[in-house]
Amino acid sequence: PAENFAIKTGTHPALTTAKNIKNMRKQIQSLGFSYDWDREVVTSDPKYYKWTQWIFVQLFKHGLAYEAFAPINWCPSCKTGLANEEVVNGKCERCGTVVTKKQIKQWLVKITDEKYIERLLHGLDKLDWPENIKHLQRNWIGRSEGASVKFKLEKADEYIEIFTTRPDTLFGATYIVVSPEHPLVHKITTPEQRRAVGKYQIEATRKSDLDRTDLAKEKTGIFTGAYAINPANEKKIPIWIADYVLSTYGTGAIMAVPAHDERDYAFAKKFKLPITQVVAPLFENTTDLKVRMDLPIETRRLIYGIVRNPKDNTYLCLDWPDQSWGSFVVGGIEDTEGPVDAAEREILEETGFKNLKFVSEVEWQVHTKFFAPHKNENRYGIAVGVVFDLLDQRQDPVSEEEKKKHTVRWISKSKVRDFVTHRNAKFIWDNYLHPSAFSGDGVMVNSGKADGMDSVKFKEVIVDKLDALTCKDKKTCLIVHGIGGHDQENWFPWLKKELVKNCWEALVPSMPETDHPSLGLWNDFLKKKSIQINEQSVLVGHSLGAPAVLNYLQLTGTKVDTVILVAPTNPLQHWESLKKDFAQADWDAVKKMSDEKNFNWKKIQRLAKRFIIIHSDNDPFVPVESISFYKERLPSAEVYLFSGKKHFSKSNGDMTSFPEILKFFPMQSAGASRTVNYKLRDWLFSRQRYWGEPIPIIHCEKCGNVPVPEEDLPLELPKVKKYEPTGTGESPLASIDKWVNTKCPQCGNKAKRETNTMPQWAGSNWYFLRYCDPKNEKLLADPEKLKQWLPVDLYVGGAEHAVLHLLYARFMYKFLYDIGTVPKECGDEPFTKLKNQGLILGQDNQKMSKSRGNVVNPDDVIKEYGADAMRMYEMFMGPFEDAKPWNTNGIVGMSRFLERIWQWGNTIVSLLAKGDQRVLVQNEGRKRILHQTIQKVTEDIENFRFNTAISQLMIYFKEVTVQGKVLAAEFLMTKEEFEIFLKLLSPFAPHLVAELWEKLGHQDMVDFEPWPVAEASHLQVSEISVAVQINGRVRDQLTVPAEASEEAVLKLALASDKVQKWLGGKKPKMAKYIKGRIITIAV
RNA sequence: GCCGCCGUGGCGGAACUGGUAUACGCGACGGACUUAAAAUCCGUUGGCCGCAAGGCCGUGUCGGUUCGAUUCCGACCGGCGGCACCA
Repeated sequence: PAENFAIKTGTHPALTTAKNIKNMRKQIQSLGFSYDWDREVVTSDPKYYKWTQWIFVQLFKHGLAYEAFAPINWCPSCKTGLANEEVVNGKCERCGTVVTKKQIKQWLVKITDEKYIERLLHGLDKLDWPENIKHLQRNWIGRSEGASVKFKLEKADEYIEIFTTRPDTLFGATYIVVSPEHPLVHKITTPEQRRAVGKYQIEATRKSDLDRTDLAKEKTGIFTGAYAINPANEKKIPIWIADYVLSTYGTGAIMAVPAHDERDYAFAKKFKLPITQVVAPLFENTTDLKVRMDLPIETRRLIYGIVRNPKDNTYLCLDWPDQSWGSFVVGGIEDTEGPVDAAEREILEETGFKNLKFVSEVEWQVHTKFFAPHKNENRYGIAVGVVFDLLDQRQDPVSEEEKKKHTVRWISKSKVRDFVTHRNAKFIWDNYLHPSAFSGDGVMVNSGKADGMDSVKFKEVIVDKLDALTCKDKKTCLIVHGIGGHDQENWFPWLKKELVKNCWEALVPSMPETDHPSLGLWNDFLKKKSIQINEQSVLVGHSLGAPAVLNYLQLTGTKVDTVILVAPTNPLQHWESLKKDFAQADWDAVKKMSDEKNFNWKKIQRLAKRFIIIHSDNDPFVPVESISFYKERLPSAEVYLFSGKKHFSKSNGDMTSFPEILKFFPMQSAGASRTVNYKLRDWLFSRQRYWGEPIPIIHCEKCGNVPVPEEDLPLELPKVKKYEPTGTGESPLASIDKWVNTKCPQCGNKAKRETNTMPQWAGSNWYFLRYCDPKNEKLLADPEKLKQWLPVDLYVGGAEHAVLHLLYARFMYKFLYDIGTVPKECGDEPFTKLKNQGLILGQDNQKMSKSRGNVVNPDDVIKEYGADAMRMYEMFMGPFEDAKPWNTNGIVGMSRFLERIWQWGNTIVSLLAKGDQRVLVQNEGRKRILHQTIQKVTEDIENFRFNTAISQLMIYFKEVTVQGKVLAAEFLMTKEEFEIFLKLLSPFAPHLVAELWEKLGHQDMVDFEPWPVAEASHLQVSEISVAVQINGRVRDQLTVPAEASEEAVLKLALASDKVQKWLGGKKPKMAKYIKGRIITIAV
């Protein structure tokens, strides 16, 4: 805003900012807030932003700040990029212009980094923050668990990976949709479709987010011409492009399940794509039987209830009872049809129900009275039935009592679909309504072997068992380990899992089953498990498993597809070291198996179509030389030599970070795995504006992006005359050659400075750290000082910061904690307790805004009523955290109250000045109310209940001043009493109290006085007033001794005339005294 | 649409873990002071019936739990806020 204003008026933003700060400081001071101005910081001051830049450099060095060429929200009016958070309803938060998109190279901060995102989420649990704010943040982070599934393309050796939270509906995925920006689009589009697809892509980028996300709009999309294979049922499904799929969420691609997702449903309807239902709603128990009322009359009577009887697993079909139609009419048509007929029965049986029992209409009569349309046409009746007697085939009627339990509930039209009671009744589904998709849980149908399984359960198993459910002609992979078993613990299970996902039958004989890897005894293992190794199979041998695999091939003469030797050991070559390292091995067997004489290499070579040797030049156990041994003997083998420590960092077996190995397995289907996705996007950390902190990065052709050396910070903004946005998307800084051109700090060659600046948030998300040590020139802040102050005990701010500032600040703090800037003692959460002050609305109960003309200027209020009245009235208006409308009339009450205190105080002061030392005779009642007030005000302040604290001060003042006769000559308050009252008042009305305090002759300020303490001895009461309740109604008041026993009090109560009157001579059934509260009597 | 929060006099709002609903303030009405008005001070103020004593009804609606519900439970109605094609 400062920059916008500066551009408009032609003054430098530094000047306007300074002016605004001055003005704001004056306003704050005029309200009497006791801030420590010595610690004031200004985020646009180079002394401050030196450290913002320093933080950025650290983020960069830790790989958390990155440059990306990505579409950004672009405000055509402000000519600047906007963070997602700055876009409200598709419009620019600042100027209200509709936001479009632009491709610009951006700096982003990786707040979605694995290392932080879960901590940002779970860190909330232990914080003392308002629940709604925590909820908002969790929502914003938007964690959702699901599965990522790879769909193989029909014609290319490529996969499209999708994310879904409903893997259980995989069988119902009838097409795939990718976002227009998806990287595979150009690859998969067929020549015939290329033109149309290109056109659609261009249209999509032109569309603003507002257009794209307008839910009312019809779905748009285009077919790519390509197909993918649904790994569940191996069906060929088309791949479409549509902008209802967001490129920024998940993988930018979805499997569309139109039967169970509203968006997919709408899309499928429009483009006439197939809809397959795979989850059937089911009501396990009878109490939930619901009736769908939005079906056409002729359909409605068809079937309206299917209930599973858990006892014998039969299904009960409930036909619509004729009699019921008499009781209500929908759409003016009365039903005249009879019970289930043969045709209907057929439809039902088509749906896959095996054990159907039809319940006659007679048994249903009892329910009919519960069905009725609502007076509101959009609502439908739901019968909560008594089907348990139907399950039991009970004939006797339902008792009155039972009937009473059943009520008619009304639900909105849109919810009706959740209560669809037919199951897989395709006829109804296709021909009538199906107004939208059913997205609930139920029972699997049309899902191969999973049919009949609970969908929630299926969701759990499908990801792991994708193969077992679907894969035909499974390929077998036999993985043979070497000596030592590292591989078994580490990468074999990983490899096995990966293969299983891809429809492989992966076998890893464990040590006890084979005795020893090298013995080839896994022959027995194969026999035992009756596993067939055939031409489709792949054999993998690791280390000493490699010669074992070859031995097996030769002995059995089995032909296989591929043999993969991973870091194969040549035992003959390093016999001695092997013997030393693995003393327990059966060396005779190994020797026999791997004896050179046993191998007929030519024969072996014929048995596998393909030999692959994988090795690392960094394997501590298997020297690279052994590769040449195998390569010499198996000339057709392909050798892949990986280098680098990463593959073998833990042991000779840890290959989990070796995903390349998967390339050598032909995938017949695609895989699935559990994944987590987040709605949260990375933090856009650059703006194309002048007024911000320069991003301390230098672009060097040779070295790439190099941070400005820390000793050169701060990197100050150059003083310029023009700072209007260029409009091209570039920062105004880009046109200042003198500033842009520089030398690379690493190689000294010519280089260019980054010209984007940091956003406002950058500096204001860590200021509380700087408050601890605002003038430190060597460090961001002295760790000792941080230890002393942090974390922030209480953070008061507006709820509008719930997700922006508070999330970013938490991220920055966690980062600084991780790199040690924030000492460990401070913890990794910056704000222990958070309170949101409520917004003060305009008199019209609307947010204050210039355009509405309902703005109340505090300066004016202070001028008229004074700062104390203003402060106190704001506090008195209502609960601290609630929004409430301002009412200028109300402030006069507060003004009067303060006025009276002032008059009263002056009276006391003048009496004291006259030497009048009259002191009121000590009265227990006065003492009590004083101490009650001390107690209540103290407690209320601690709990942010300022409104009731002030109310108590008013009660006290009224009580102890003689009926408001302020100027009465009687001196009714001792100096001591008055001073205690002033102390209690001082946080609320500091100016008034300071003045009176001085008049009372004090040298020091009241602020340094200790806070009054309520003394228990003065709070005790000897007698209390207790109400007497007879049958729950208050009938009398009794004054009883505070410590009286129940017995004594009840005796007193029963002696009262009024009580006797209400008892009317009857004996009480029950009489109790809840001590100090109430006497209750029941007759 | 989804999620979250909230419904108490003419108004802002009190009522602690279920225990005398409407504290405190504003407004309104009546009175005192004043030639008059303002300011100040005193009193009344949930609704209905009643001369009165007193009674009945009352915390969005309906129902439940309880000796007793603004408070707890269920359903509904209304309002506010957040997110919004998040798969």
